[in-house]
This record gives sequence, structure tokens and C-alpha cells, in this order.
Amino acid sequence: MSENPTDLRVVRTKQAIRSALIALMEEKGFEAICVKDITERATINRGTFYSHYEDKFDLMDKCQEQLLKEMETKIVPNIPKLIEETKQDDAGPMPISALMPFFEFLRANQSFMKALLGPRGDAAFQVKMKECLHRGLFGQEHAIFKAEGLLVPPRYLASYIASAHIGIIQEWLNGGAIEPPEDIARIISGMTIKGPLFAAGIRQKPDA
Amino acid sequence: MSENPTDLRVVRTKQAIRSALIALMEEKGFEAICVKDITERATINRGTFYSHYEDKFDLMDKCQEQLLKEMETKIVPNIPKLIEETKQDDAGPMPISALMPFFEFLRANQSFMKALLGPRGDAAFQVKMKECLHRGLFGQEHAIFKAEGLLVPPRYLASYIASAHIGIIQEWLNGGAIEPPEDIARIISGMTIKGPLFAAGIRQKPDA
DNA sequence: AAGTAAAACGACAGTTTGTTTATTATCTTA
DNA sequence: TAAGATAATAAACAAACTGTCGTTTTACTT
Repeated sequence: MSENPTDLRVVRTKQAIRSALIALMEEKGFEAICVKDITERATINRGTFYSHYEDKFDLMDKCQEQLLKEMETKIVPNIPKLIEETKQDDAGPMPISALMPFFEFLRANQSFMKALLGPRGDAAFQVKMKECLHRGLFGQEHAIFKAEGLLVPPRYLASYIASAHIGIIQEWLNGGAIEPPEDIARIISGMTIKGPLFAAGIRQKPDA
Repeated sequence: MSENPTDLRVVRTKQAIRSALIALMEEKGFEAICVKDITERATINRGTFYSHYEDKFDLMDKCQEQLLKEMETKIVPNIPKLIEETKQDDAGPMPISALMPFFEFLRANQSFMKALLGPRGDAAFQVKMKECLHRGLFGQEHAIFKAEGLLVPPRYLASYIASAHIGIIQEWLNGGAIEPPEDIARIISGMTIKGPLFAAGIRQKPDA
């Protein structure tokens, strides 16, 4: 309810609860977590949990919402830049600078992201994240892809690209996000623009 | 334990349990299902459930395992054909015939697949399915992609392609799998071989 | 330093879980 | 088709988790 919690106790408890959630997600997965687990890990009273959240699902929702809100911030403002770079590219370097804030954000929130997108994560979050990417790429007034004249139904184009990106992110996080964000941005852009097989060096010169 | 259940009672109950699981998955999602729900829906005694499965997770595992086993059957035997078609294509029709059994299988198991891959589904299943696709494409002796000379790390190539495919499948199932399998196969192949942007008609003639 | 609000504590009934018992129903096969 | 085997039912059990409440204690704000 409280928008701006000024009381330090509230801030502390909420932080403890969220940290506990993330830690437990990595250990057991959300499904196996019960409220008792969370409160024990956060060393707070169980009743206190219920004074902040309805149940563990409510907690999860709030955490995801916050994350997605921030995430969108890292994408939307960079769309115009991305369009520029995508258009002018053909042989030169891949358009990566526009994607950097996004991947840096993912790395900064590594543990939670990994837990959410991992095998014990939340399928609903993947859907939300796809929608986020979708809005970022298609929902703008200066959208990359005008929905006219496509050879493939827009839904499928969007699904393909969004899912592929999430797949790369999962792989990246799963390996500990060792590679610098630039590398990942380059890999993703290359495969999306030139096509996965071509970018990988398997197919050569695909002409119509 | 029993490999081949000859007793009709066993067959009946197991079938009832699985049907109940699928129905409830669509309604509430796996997370919200309890054993009591399943047994009530299946109109069997709760004790009977426990004589067949350890818990709802065990049931889920068994169902997924069976599905994945069959699924692999629809992919692996068609890999050689797929390679042929992928190689010879450049301007002609997309290689689709090799993918048909796979998409037909998905459609035949529509409700369960949709539930598993949907927002209330199981993230672990998506991972397993990606591994399945991965094995199908990379794990063969006559693999499509030799792991040498790739411009993109093989892990990322595989993740990209597998995730993109699953994304398309999700979109397809989510819309009720209205389009015939051929159409979906064509869309998927096109984007993978020529690249999503090119296949969509946004970029033209991508040369190195 | 006083007033206020949060957190802790402990208890509550209601569910769900997994196990176990004795009993009934049903299938297999001889 | 009858006998024996085995699956399914019914009912009860402790244990764990849930969500809620009222009271007491703690600690933050001003």
C-alpha cells in the first residue's frame, strides 16, 4: 500500500524478504518455496510477511513488476538508435551500442534473472519479458518493422525474435554471464540480421 | 514399477489421472493443482493416486518423459531428409516435409503441449524440449552443423535456434493451432535459413 | 523523550500431504 | 465360470503449511 516507505524497518524487511526469495529460488525453485522458508531465511516473523504481501505469489508479482519496469527503461529509449544502426549496417560492425544498457542491466540483476529464466523459474515471467521485448521493438511509433508488407505474419516474426533473444540470454546467464555484454549483443544482432545459419558461417550468401 | 500394465483397472486409472492433470493444467496451472484436485477430477480415491505416483511432481515427470520420448521419434528419423532439403534450397520451396511429422505430433497433443508451454506451464519442460531439439539437430552423427569453423559459439547458435522454434510453436498453439503444419514449417524454416528480418521482407539481399 | 507504527510472539482453525488400515470390487487365467 | 490375485475404496492419522488475530515488545520518527 505505502508508496514511499520512509520507515527504515519497512525497507529492511522488504529487502530481506526479496533477498530470501531470490536465494531460495536458486536453491529450490519457486514452486518448492513456502512462506515459512522465506521468513526463516529473512529472519523475520511470519506474520510480518503477511502484513506486506498477500502470499508468495503476490511477492513474486511485485518483484517481477519492478524488474520489468526497470528493464523496459533500458530498451525503449534506445530504439531510435537501434533503428539507425540496423539500417546502415550491412557489412560493417553489428549494431550493439543501443543494446548495451539492456545487457548491462541483465548482468547487474544476474541472480534474479537467472532464477526467473532458469528451469525452476516462472514461465509467466518469460511471457511478460517477451511482451516487453515486443513492445520495445514493435510498439513504438517509429517501429522497426512496419506491420505491412511482411512475408511472415507479424505475430510469428515477433515470437521468433523475442524467443530467440531470451534463449540467448538464458544461455548467457546460465554460463555465469562471463562474456562481456558487447559480445552477446554482437552475437544476437548478427544472427537476427543476417540469419542464424549465415551468421554462424554455415550458409554463404543467401540471395533471394 | 509395472512396465506393461495388463490390468485394465490400472490402465483406466492412469488415463483418468493424466486427463485430469491436463485439464487442471489448463484451468489453474500446475502450481495451483493439489493431489486432491486430481483425484476428484479423475474420480478415484486419493490413496489410489499414491499407489501409482509419488506425488504430483512424479506424475508430471512421467507424463513429460513419455511426451518427449515420442517427440524425439518425430524428429530424429527425419534429420537426414532435412539436411538434404536445407542444402539444396536457396530460392526454391522451403524444406518442410521433414518437419511435418513433428508439427503434426504437436498438433495431435495440442492441449497438453499448450498447457506445458503456456504461461502457467513448466519452465523445466521448455528446457527439456530445447535439449530435445538440440539433440535432434546437433547430436546426430550426420549433424547439420559441424561444430568447427562457426563464427558464433555453438551453444549460442543452438540456443537461438531452439528457443526461436519453441517461440513459434507457443504462438501457434496459443492461437489454437489453426494454421496447417505446413505453413508453420514454412515460416520457421524461412526465418532460420534466410534470417528473420530477411524472411519477413524487411531486409533485402544480405551479402557479406 | 513521547507518541506512533512496525515487528515479534503465540495461538487458531482449516487445508493439504503422505501413510496405513481393513474392506470391497474387479480383473486375469486356469 | 469359479478361485485367487490384486487394484480400488473408505476412513483415519500425524505432520506441515496457510492465513488471520490479538497482545506485547521493539525501534523509528519528530
